[in-house]
Amino acid sequence: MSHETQTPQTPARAGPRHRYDAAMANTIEPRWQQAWKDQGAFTQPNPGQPGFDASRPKFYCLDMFPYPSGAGLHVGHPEGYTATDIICRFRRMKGYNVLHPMGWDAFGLPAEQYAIQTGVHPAITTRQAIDNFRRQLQRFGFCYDWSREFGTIDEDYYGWTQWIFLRLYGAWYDARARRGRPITELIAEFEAGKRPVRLNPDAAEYTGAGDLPGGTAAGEWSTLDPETQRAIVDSYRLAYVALQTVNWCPKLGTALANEEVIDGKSERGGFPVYRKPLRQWLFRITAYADRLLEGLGDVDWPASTRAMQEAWIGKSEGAEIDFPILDRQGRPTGEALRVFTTRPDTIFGATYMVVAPEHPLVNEALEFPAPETDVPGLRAYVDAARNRSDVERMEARTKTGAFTGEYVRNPANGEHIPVWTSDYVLMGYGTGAIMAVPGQDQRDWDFATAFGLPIVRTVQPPEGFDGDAYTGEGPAINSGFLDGLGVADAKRRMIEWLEAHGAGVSRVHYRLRDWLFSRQRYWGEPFPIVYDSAGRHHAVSDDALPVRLPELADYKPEESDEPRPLLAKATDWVTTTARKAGVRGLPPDAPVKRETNTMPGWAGSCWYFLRFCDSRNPVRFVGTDAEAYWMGGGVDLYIGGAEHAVLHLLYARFWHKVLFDLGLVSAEEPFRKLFHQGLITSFAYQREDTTLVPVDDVKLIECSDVSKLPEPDLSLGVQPLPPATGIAVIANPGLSNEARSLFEPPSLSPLVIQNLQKHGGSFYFEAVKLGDPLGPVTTAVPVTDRTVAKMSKSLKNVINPDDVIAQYGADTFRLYEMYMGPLDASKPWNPRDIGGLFRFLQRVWRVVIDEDTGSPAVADAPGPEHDAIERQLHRTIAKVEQDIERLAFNTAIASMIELVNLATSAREKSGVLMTRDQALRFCRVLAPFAPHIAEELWHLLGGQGLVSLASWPAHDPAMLTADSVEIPVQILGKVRHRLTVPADADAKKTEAIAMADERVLELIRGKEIKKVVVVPGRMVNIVVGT
RNA sequence: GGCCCUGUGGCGGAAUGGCAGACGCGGCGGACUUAAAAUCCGCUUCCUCGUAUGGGGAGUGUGGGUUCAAAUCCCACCGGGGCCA
Repeated sequence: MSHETQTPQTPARAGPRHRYDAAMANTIEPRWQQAWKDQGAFTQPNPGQPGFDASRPKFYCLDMFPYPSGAGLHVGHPEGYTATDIICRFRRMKGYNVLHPMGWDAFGLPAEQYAIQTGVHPAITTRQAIDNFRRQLQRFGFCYDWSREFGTIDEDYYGWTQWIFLRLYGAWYDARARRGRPITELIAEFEAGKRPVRLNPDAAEYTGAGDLPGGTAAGEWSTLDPETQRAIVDSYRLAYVALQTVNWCPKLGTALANEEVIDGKSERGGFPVYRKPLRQWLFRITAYADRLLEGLGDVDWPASTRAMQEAWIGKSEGAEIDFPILDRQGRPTGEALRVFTTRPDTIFGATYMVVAPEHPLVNEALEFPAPETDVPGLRAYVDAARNRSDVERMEARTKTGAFTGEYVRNPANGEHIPVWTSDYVLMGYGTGAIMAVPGQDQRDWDFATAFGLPIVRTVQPPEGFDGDAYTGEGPAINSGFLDGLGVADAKRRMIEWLEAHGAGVSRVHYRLRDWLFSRQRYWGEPFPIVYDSAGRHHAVSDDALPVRLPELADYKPEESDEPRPLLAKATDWVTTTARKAGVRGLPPDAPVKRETNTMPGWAGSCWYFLRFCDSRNPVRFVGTDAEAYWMGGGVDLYIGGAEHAVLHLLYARFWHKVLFDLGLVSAEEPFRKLFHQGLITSFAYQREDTTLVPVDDVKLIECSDVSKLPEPDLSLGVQPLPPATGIAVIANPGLSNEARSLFEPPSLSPLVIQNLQKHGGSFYFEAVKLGDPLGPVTTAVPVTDRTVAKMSKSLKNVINPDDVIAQYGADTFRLYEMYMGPLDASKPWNPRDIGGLFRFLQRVWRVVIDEDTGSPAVADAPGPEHDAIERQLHRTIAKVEQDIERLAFNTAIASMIELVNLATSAREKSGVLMTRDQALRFCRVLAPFAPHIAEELWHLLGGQGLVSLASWPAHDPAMLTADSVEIPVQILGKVRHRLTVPADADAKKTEAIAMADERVLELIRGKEIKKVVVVPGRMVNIVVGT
């Protein structure tokens, strides 16, 4: 698709000598890129550096950190990058100090996989990919300050990544103060007796007694043995080690994220995956759940992204309630079934309990069955449930389940209620058990109905409610002391009651889990951590950073049932001493082993925007002045894809908040304004069954006028295409609009269409290809719908930016992507439309340059004949400015097209040339969008210096309106007439003009005028009686 | 199933309460040309009256509503997309 369908094909050297064509674009563009580089045009000094102008406002504009894949840029990259480039260029012209950096997120699994495939070390392939990305980006003429470039794989950078990890390792979250603090302050508080000495009660990795080496009982800090002290401190750290069940894939030799596991098999390769406990590093991000939630109120982000983060954090407030388990005689056993509910107010309607099939209580019922337990039935049910995925279990329409034979006591009303098991309750959510309240929960209602369980309403539904479960607001009923209270009051009252009776506690539940930070692969940042001979972890001291990634000849993961991180192969590196590793607090010769997990791909992208502020700083991760200046109030604009809406943005915010709490950065939220560019899709074709067809299998046929084509040579024979691949599309004036829409795409070669027939939504015809004696003759081809799909290798509809630039130049490419539609909308790539933008630039050129001589063809002295252009120029300047501010580049470009069209037709019709001054001002407006041609024209027209560094042209608001305007006159809201009125006419005057108009009088003759609505300068609406 | 976004000519889209369809693509016609390409000029939502520098009607997924006025705001439904379950 990328190589043959573009129209029009631009001849390298056709037409006048000095015409703007692909060859010229590809000549002048690299030239100006070199000029910008030579002059350091976009190098932005920091505060305190020579050339820094403190009087200017700052603008920090960030692109999402690209992962340099071997495949190079795809067309989605330059979409966001062109947008930020335009804004940065515009802001620079408006007098801002602009920080617009670029770098590489270069650690990660794909590079490693690629290395394994090719046998080339990832360090080499990654550097090659970076070089290719840089070359491609520079070819677009983006105004990055390349002096700030770095990659996450640079030792200088990942040393600081490790340094930040150690800050998290050395910090804890003070829930009372609601902020992170150094761990030394926690120890000091323990020592001073200012804080009860105990394990962190909010630590997810501890489940109860037995977690402490010396038992749970703590006492005075000084009386505790060092191991107990250590365990207590570790339970508070924001970075901690815990045994975590992971998805272990022996064949791939790594743990997989949940998203990478489908139906118990690896997404890549389809290898079996096992749940296996593994010692892992985690971040205590859950401690920051509330802060991360609150921070969303302070940022200018898309509502959908804020909503997704909120949903991901998933805060729900409610109660944890214990339902005492009863023995065979109905007496409490002393044990309880614990549930979490967001609706404690409905507890009087809890008529049964449901536990997940994996719940321990089910096993207990199977081992020690109660009289009512149907052991074979229960066992069969549990076995069946195990083989269903969570999604299947949640989606099931008909509720299934089995009675366990057990009973518990409802603490609110003392009633004995049965415990059922059903797969609509998941072990992974909450406690794996629920109190079922069919009156107020539809799923519980469905289950109760299916199994004949009692239903009690505890919230009064409104009059006329005829649904099943009622989840809305209303007074409590059948609820003892809660009766009459609204939902919120009843919740509060019930929690008070539960707490007073020791039956439950108020509880906030988060969906967010602590962040698993270990990977078993090679290509990532090593942890700055070692283990002593007793297996205790120790931090590498700051001055021993970076901990370098060891060279590894064999970085293939080994197939193993036992997780073994790749770095374990680097035995010389792993086994070392405290001195060599730079660890204090151990004897220098103490043998230590390095941590062999590596950090995940997220690590480097959590703080790169900070390093950009001061990327060459040798002594600090970012200089304080530079950070305070550029990050003041957060990044001013961050543009990137919505696929990072949750994880990257959440992780980066978390790190940033910790750094903020520790006083290391100045802004609490890193990204003040966020914007997502839309996906660029591609047209595709689908068969009748809506499956997609690779574009190479699609014959694009255009046949605008069958009669103009010679008769086909049918002696070539008629060969059917295989129906599975054959698709044909034609454009034929004889077709209905409906058919035409199917036949929209452009042509590859002319064909004669015969015997067009329609059968049930599909078109069938014979197509005969002309001019190619060997060419196939297609026939009886099913025509399908055109649709829109993601670009993908398998559909062969991927566009390579290099090809497009070669054919049209970077300026056209930039304009096309910005002109496709709103930046945040997903839109299809249509090669045919590119030519429109290319022709626009040709007209721009032609309107100020004589194509034969290459010299400017402009007027030197303005005259009255220039007024119309002048007026339109002011309008365009104002419109472009306004549209850039709202990221509406498509309409900004439309306005420039209008100006150029006006200037073109003025020249054609009356020989009026733009003045040099007008042309120079237009160059400045064009410069952010198509910077190369703007520089070239600016230069040819005699502009001083670089147009990229010129100031933005001023516009006169008085020039934006004409002297008179034509406005519609509506009668009862329907446009019936048009009037020309002075532009400054007020409502009264406009009404007077309207009511005096002959045609208006005629229209309202004999009718009663009830009201006249006038919007000055816009319209008049006369409301008449009928 | 829940939540969010979205639906406008042959196509991409513009208009965020005030002239629906800016601008581009495609198409049609014209000028230039031996001819074509390129360029330039004009037309291009649909229906209708029938040649006027015009008039009428319909129209922004469907059906209701609010308003002097709705593509735009509200309700319900239908289709497409995303996120969650």
